[in-house]
Amino acid sequence: MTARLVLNQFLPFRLSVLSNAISRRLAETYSEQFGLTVWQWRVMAILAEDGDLTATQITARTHMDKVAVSRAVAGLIEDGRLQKRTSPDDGRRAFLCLTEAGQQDYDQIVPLALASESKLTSALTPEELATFTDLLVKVAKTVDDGTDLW
Amino acid sequence: MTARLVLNQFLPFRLSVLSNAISRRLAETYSEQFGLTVWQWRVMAILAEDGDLTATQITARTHMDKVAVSRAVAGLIEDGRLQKRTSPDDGRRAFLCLTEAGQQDYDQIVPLALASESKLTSALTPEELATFTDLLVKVAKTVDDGTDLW
DNA sequence: TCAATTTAGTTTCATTTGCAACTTATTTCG
DNA sequence: CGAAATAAGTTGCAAATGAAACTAAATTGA
Repeated sequence: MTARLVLNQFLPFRLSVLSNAISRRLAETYSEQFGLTVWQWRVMAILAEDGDLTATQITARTHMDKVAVSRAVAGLIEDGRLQKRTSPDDGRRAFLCLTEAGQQDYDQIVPLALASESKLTSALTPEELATFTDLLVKVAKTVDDGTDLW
Repeated sequence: MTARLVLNQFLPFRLSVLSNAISRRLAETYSEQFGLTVWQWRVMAILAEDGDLTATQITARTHMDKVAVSRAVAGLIEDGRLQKRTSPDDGRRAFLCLTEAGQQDYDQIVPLALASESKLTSALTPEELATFTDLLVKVAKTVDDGTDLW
């Protein structure tokens, strides 16, 4: 007997459609109101959490490609939202942090981002949301772990 | 008091990272073993479910951009996996369906895709998986509904 | 010590993507 | 009927992307 696959019930498909719909919507906010790309926003968000990171550290924390980080950082510096300080003991590295202006933009974006997230999960009870997050983490762990096995 | 945002706990970020990791992995399978893109695979999957669809119908069912559908279809026809038949009563439309060869490839891919999905959710019990799917659908509904509100 | 290797980050280039304009066919309605 | 509007699908073009090559700096080890 043949295995059946219904695209619309296939988890990778579902996740992709959902995630893209959400990302597109958020991207509009970042872009229209602040002229930021999603990658620039991620870099800012990480630096707001832990200031003074190198590009490599940002790459690791955001799961972004190093080229994408490089370009996002270049754009943000250009716009005066980021500051770069070459490491005194290693000339290859540079520490990055938000400028005053960058921090101000970030402070404005956070409530919008959180509001979006709330709308997103507005159909879930707090318990459901907690469960959902939990399960999402479990699946993510499986993906991370199995790098070699697939 | 300032609202806090932890990128790594921000749902849109989490979903995006997870979905991209999964898609990248699946794309490797489709590409290496069958020379298919993810979009070509989706078109095939939908046609395997409901044969004889027009490009517009495929667009609706897969949530793909119509240009992406057009290009995926062109590639699949080129490779002999799809057949196109212009509608007798509307010369703009064309009905698409899998060829014999396309169906054979599809039959080979399905078990691989389902196996991937199983690995993905192997950390979840059947009940957890059901719950997860449920909640995912709820969130997806919210996104679909709220098109205008955001 | 200094040549070979490794690392951080950038640039280049080929491919992918998505929007807008276009072509062709159909429908609407004066 | 026939001109204007609409719909299906394709193509062209500019921007986004990612892999690989590259630059510059640091480290390793003979």
